[in-house]
Amino acid sequence: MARPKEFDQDEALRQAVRLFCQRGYAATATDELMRVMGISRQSMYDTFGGKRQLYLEAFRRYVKESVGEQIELLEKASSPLAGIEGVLLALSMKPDGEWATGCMGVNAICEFGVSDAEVNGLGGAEGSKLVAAFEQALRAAKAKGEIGKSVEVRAATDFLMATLSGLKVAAKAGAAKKTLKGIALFAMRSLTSPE
Amino acid sequence: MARPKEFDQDEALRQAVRLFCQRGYAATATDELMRVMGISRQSMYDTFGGKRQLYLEAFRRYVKESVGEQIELLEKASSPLAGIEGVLLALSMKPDGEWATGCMGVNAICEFGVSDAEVNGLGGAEGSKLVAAFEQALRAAKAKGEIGKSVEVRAATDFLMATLSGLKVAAKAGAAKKTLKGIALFAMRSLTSPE
DNA sequence: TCCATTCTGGATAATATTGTCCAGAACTAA
DNA sequence: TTAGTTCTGGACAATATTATCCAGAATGGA
Repeated sequence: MARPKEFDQDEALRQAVRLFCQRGYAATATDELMRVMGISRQSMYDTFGGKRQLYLEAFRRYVKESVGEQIELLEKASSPLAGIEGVLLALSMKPDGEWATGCMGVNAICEFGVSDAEVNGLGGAEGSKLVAAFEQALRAAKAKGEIGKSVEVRAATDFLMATLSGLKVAAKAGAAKKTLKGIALFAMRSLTSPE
Repeated sequence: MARPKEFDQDEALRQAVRLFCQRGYAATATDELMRVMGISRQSMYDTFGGKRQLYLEAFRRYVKESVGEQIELLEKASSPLAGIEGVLLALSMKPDGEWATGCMGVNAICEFGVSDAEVNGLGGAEGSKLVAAFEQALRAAKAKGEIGKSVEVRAATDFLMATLSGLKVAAKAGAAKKTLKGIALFAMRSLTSPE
């Protein structure tokens, strides 16, 4: 056998994610990536293949982890509605500025729109899992009577996804956790409205 | 006197805005800017001073025009609540794909966060005008009984701003106008909820 | 007409960015 | 010990990007 990889690839990727969240793809230089990842140029190219491949890998990891966490919040909650509220409130639970680093998913949409098939594929695949989980939670909440019969599951899901994006943009714009909490709770009124 | 500027500076700036909306700042090359603006390199540097200055000028123009349009929608509406609804629905009125080019404001937040003082200043100044207009509309709607007394104006405003961001991200992600309309109407439920 | 200025188009410089390559040290298992 | 691999660090090449400069044509007023 041979010398094993010395650096923590997982941790390196995490740092790359952090930087991409802050700056997006185009504005992030390879040099800075190497610096925050704590590895040499050689290792970077050997391990990941290049800036774009590193980005795709980081993005894959980010969306998977992010969606996973949110689905877990939905499933572990005491009720479907509480789960939905938990997901929206999650952003406001972290200390101020935690989410000011930005969301790689929102960044990807803003930078690439629908034009980059590869990026779109990665985001879309995981994104639709979250959509499905929201839909399920909404149906369950409806069946339980937590939300009114008048709530259209499809529209409500689109709304919740948009609210998440809005929260993330607000956070990156510097909103305090108190503000984020207010937005999240206000959004919940749409669901619980009896009309 | 001398030869006057031949190209339509206003139209050139509009094209620059369009490209910056699509790609953001970092990913937009000067060459491409010149191409879509239909002017030569010389004219570009003479007139605007460089890529960053052009960006700032385009951004200034974008936010001013954008905020102006939205405030007009608020003021010209038949009622305060109708005005708010009109602003949210405006995104879904344009033909499919119109807003898929993206929003320069959301882009700026995602790319720069709060770290670029100059960009932040431009966006913040106009942004707070929109916030003020929303607050005024909400207070008026409350006074008129269009929305419940329980609606906190501050939280509602934050929510509306976040909803706008969410709509724009959804649009850039490829959402159909029907979907955008659904999100906007769903968001309105938060305001009209009697609770 | 002539001057001041703008235009196009291209050359060129200056810098940044991405990616490749190499040398020598370091490490692990056979 | 040795073979195979990874590491650091820097040099280097290949592009891309931003910005400056120049020549010559075009324009409109003095």
